[in-house]
Amino acid sequence: MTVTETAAGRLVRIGEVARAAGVSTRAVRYYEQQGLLISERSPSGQRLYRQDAVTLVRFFQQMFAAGLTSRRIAELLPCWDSGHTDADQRAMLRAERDRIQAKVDDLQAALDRLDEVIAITDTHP
Amino acid sequence: MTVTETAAGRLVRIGEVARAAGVSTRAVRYYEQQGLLISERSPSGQRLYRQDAVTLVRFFQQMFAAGLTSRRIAELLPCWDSGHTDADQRAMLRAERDRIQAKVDDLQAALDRLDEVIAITDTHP
DNA sequence: CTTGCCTTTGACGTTAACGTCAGGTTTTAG
DNA sequence: CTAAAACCTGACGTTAACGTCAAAGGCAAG
Repeated sequence: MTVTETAAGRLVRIGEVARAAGVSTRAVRYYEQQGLLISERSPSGQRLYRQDAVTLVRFFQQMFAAGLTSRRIAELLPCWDSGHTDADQRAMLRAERDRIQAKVDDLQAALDRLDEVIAITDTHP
Repeated sequence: MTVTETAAGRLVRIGEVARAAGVSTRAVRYYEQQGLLISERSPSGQRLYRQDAVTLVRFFQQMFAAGLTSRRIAELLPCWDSGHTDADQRAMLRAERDRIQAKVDDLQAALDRLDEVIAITDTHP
C-alpha cells in the first residue's frame, strides 16, 4: 500500500494481465506497441498496467475475432474512452458493423451447406 | 464439336473458369496445386477444366470464407464427389460445423458490442 | 547468496491464400 | 502474317498477430 495507490486502482505487471485475460505476455506487449494499451514503468523498467487493462485485452480479443485490425481498434478506442465520436469514427463503426454482419451471413450460409452434407451422409451410410 | 465432347460436357480454359467464378487465374492454379481441382491438358499444355469447375470454385470460396483450409477441403471433397463418408470424415464435418457455429456466436457478440456503442454515440453527439 | 521465476529489448520465424513479376509459348482476332 | 490477349512454369513478396529464442537484468524466498 504505497502512496501511489489511490482511487485509480492497483497497478499490475504484465504476467498478471496476461494470465487474467488468457493471452500471452507477448500479445500484451504487442498490443501496447500497437497503441492499444498504455503502461507506466517501474524504476527498473517493468511495465505496470492499471487493472482494467484486463478488460481491455478481452475486448481486443473479441474485436480481433470479429476481423478488426489493431489499427482499426486503435482508431476506434476514443469512442470507448471518451464517448465522443466524430463523423469518421461513426462511419467506421457502421462499416465494421456491416462487414461483420455480412460475414455472419456468409458463415451461416456455409453452415447450412455443411449441415446439408451432414444430413445426407448420416442417412447415407 | 470434337469427338471428345460427349455427355461429360464442354471443356473450358482457366481464364473462363476464373472469370465465371469471380477469382484470379492464380487462385485457380493454386486450387489445382492443392488438389482441389483436376484438369486435363491440351496438346500444348494448357489446362482444360470441366465446366462444373466453376461451381466448385465458388464452393471453395464459401468454405475459405468459413475458415476451412484447402487441406481440410481436400479431405472432405470425397463427401461431395462420392457421397460416401467414413467415420473420420463425418467427425471432421461435425468439428467444422461446430467451429463455424462458435465463430458465428463470437461474431454476433462482437456485433452486439458494436451496436451498443453505435447506439450510444448516436444519441450522444 | 543463490535459486528460480518474472521481466526487458531485439530480432527472426510462422501461416494461408494468394499477388506479382519474369521470361517464354500459344491462341485468337483481323 | 502479325499483334494482342491468354496461357505456361517458377519463384519471390505480402499480411497480421503473434511464437520463439537469445542474452541479460530484476525480485521475493530460504
